[in-house]
Amino acid sequence: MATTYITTPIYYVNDRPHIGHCYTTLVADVLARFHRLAGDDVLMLTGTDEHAEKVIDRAREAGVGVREWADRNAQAFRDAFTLMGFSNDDFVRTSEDRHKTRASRYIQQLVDSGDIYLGDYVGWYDPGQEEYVTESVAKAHDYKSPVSGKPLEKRTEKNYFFRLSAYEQRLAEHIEKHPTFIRPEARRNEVLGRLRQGLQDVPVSRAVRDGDDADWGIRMPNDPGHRVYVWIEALCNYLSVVDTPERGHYWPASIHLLAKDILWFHAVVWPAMLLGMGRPLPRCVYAHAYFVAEGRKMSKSLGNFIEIDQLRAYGSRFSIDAVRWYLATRGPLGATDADFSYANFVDIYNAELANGLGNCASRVVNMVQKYFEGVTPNARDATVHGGVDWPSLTESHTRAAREAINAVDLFSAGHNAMAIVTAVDGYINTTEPFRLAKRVTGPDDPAHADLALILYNCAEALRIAALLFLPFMPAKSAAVLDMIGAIIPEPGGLDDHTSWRGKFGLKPGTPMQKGQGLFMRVEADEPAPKA
RNA sequence: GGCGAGGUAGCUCAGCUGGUCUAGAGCGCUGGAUUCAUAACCCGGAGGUCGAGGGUUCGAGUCCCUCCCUCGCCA
Repeated sequence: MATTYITTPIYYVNDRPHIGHCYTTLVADVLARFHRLAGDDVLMLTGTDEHAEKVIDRAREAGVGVREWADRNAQAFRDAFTLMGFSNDDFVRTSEDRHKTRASRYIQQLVDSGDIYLGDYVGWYDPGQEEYVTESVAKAHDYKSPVSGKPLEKRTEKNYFFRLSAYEQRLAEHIEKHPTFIRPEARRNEVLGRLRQGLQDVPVSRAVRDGDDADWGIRMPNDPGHRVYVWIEALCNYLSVVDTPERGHYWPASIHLLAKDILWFHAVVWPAMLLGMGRPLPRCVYAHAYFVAEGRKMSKSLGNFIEIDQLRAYGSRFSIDAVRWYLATRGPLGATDADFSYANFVDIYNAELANGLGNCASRVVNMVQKYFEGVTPNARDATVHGGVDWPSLTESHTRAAREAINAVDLFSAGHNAMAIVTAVDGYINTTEPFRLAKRVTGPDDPAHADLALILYNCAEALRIAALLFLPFMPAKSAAVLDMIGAIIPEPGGLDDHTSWRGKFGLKPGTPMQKGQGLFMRVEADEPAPKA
């Protein structure tokens, strides 16, 4: 059995869940669901990153303990992900013991091997923010605080460093040798370009501030005056969660999904740490681009972040599955940003979900209701009919969808499912079952057998399409399967279930139910749902 | 400044190593056909000097050079 381990970043617990978190996790979810269906042993992991000093500060401002603050915010992510219908197998919080104990063991190992050493850190310190800013940021702000505008101080402090420079060669070789290690390709080029400019060691700790919760964060082994930098410790979650006897086989991860802003840590620092620990590297680090909102970059100052409340509002109006479909198939998987716009959402919703899938299911079930008393007709097995070779058509779209999933091409995977729906619509127009029905004189009329065949084929094709839609739209796809009296597959059922009139093909005599419309058409002038 | 990704129909984008591209798809628009269906589905049509200029070539959206614009990365 193939093993598939899919991760998302762990999200900064001070954030409010927004479209960015949801998008990355949705991509992971669609992949995870597809792989489960295909029979892989899947582990999908997401979670929260909790040890930043700002978490302590915000908790203090809110007048609650840091633990309580983190609990509350982590729960907001859990709730958001439940709303989105995500199927993560685990949710890790860096404040959990399972993570802390193993992460500090990894750090210890790197100290022992000499990959982490004590050195002098010289940098630009912002006293107001109590943090260092990078050289480029400092320069861009004329060596003044980007926040307060007050001058930055050049400070030196004792820090532990990770010997990143030692891995320059091996990393470059690995990336060169494995073209799909960093994806998409533009990101790979970016990393290779920066690698050519040479690597410097990176600080991995800083001195603990007075008065901070002693239990918060991870201390440097043998030097508790230093706290491990949160980003370096956070990276360890991917390994710490599976570094157990039961889950050890999941490592190395099949894919780390993330947004482009944290590419460097995932494509360079983390792999170098793994090399230092003698662990295999993840098979793929996939950095997607951003969603922008209505053509404008989302930012705190513009206040135009699409937050979970807004996605919930869209979900209530159009169904969460419609939101999933739109985000998954129009999302910024490539190197360039994608736009989340209401007008575009409505276009896609109407064209693909309402006029496409929803209408097709409706017309098929409706005819079965009218001409066969709502029972799956008993049809002869004709491979090719009405100019369509159904077994090979559905088989080739199934195969193409699988390949697309393996290539992390959600648009193509989804549209191979949609192509089956389009084929059903075309087939109905060519064979005109509604016309045939008027000519049928009785059950012995050959036209009756043709009618049965046509409608059976339509429903059977729809069944296979629904299976391929399942990872994208779990609830709506299940509703389609339910409408036509098909069985919802168990994990591993993909092959058996997608075979044309196979073991799980539609059974003649099974009732079909129209139910309510799947996706009702929206008028273009309807205002956007409000959060 | 260095590096990277782009600029192709109203919109979103495909077009890999140059010749079935006299340039494609989906959406939108428009004409027709049809009525089983969620005014939907099906067929047809209009719409682009492929960012600008120069070059290589028998032939360039596709290669080279210059320039313009957009976006990303710079620990």
